[in-house]
Amino acid sequence: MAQGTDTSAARHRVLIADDHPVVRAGLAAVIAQEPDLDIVGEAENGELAVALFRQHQPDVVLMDLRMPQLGGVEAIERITMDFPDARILALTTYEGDADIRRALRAGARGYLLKDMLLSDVITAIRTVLRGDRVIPAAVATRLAEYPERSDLTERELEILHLVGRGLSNKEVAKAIGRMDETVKIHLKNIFAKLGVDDRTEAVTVALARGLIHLE
Amino acid sequence: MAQGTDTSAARHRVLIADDHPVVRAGLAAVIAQEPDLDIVGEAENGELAVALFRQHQPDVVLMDLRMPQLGGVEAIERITMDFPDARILALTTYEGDADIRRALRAGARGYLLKDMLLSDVITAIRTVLRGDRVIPAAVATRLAEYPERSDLTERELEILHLVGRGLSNKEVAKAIGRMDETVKIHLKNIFAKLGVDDRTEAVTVALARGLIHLE
DNA sequence: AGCGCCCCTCCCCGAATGGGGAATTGTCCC
DNA sequence: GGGACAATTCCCCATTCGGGGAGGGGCGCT
Repeated sequence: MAQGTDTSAARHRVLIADDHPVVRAGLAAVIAQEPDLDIVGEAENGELAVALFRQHQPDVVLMDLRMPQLGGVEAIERITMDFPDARILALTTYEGDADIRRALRAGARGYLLKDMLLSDVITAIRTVLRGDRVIPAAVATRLAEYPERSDLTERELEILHLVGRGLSNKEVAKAIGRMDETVKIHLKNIFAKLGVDDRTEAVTVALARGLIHLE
Repeated sequence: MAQGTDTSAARHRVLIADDHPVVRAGLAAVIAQEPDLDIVGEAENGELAVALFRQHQPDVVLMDLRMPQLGGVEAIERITMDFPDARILALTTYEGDADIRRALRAGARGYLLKDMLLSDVITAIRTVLRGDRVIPAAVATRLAEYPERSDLTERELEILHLVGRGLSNKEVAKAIGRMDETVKIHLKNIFAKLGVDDRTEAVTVALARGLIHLE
């Protein structure tokens, strides 16, 4: 129990991080209906999420991954660095397997999709509070679609990004200060990893998987 | 104050269409707080949105554009075809200027972004109820970034989509049953319209502007 | 030390790409 | 009828792209 005449089970403190006010309002409304869950803070970016975590040390965090200032993955990394037992649940729209992997690697205890039912979100929160992990079947399926091995190196991502901006091999080479043969080899390796055989498909596959982003 | 001894102004009936339960909950929570606004229905796809509009004929609709079954733009078209005076407000995340233009062309009275403040969403709803249009400065700015003339034809979109899937000119030609010289000319026209000079950038620019989508 | 991996350089070569110009058909609008 | 434009086919040609092979240096892990 807790303070005073509280007859309910232990109350759990929830922190929400999402840059969309509408989404924060929706999560807040749903969580407020649960007698054992309290919202202790709402963050609209990663920086604020980290600060509010330090301040309140909530029992669970619902973390969006695409946020301005500081991304959700980076926020998770910073939090788990200081609080390895932090229970963080990533909650985003599906935008490729890359984000899921990065979030879980950074220490997230689960990964939810925004098109899930609200009842499933609540269930997931309780599961994480219990100390368990949460990977919905829908998410697990998508992870299984791609071999874990298809990660691109920093250099490869850099080159692929420039290729997506329309640079030729020669222009990419100049941009990164290397010979254009080097760029060609990198692209060949990228094609092999992504299972494609031309630069355009490499870019679209990488975008679909969330390995690179536009802008 | 409610029914019976209603001293408030006329109550307005709102329909929400969004495929994310969390977003619907957020909008519902915010709208429920306004004494003059009532939610008369929630749709999770375009089909349902059209059906619920026919049934309730609400005073205003908040319409997400990316939904399964039937997209928001198509839903707007169907509704305004039968109800030219329907007040529909598109409310989505920004995913290129194409969606905005299509929504407004289909008859939307305004276009809101999901990262807007809740107070601005409420204000926009009231503005549309008054019969006025709502285009936030942030949206107008993005529209102005691109010339209206850069629309692609059906054929061009079809080709660009196939190119994005990694098909060569020859493969595209076979896929659409035309000579590959034809494909080359189409691509040349596409480049000119989009202001790029290679296929990869054409695809990424089209994706960024929402002219084509992955899958 | 050995292995794997990342990163870089250089060679050859056939196929694909992009830019130029010129032309026909059809449609829709004025 | 004229103008604009979408869609189609054809020509030539320089450049780029992608696949092949053959290396070397560095770093981390075992």
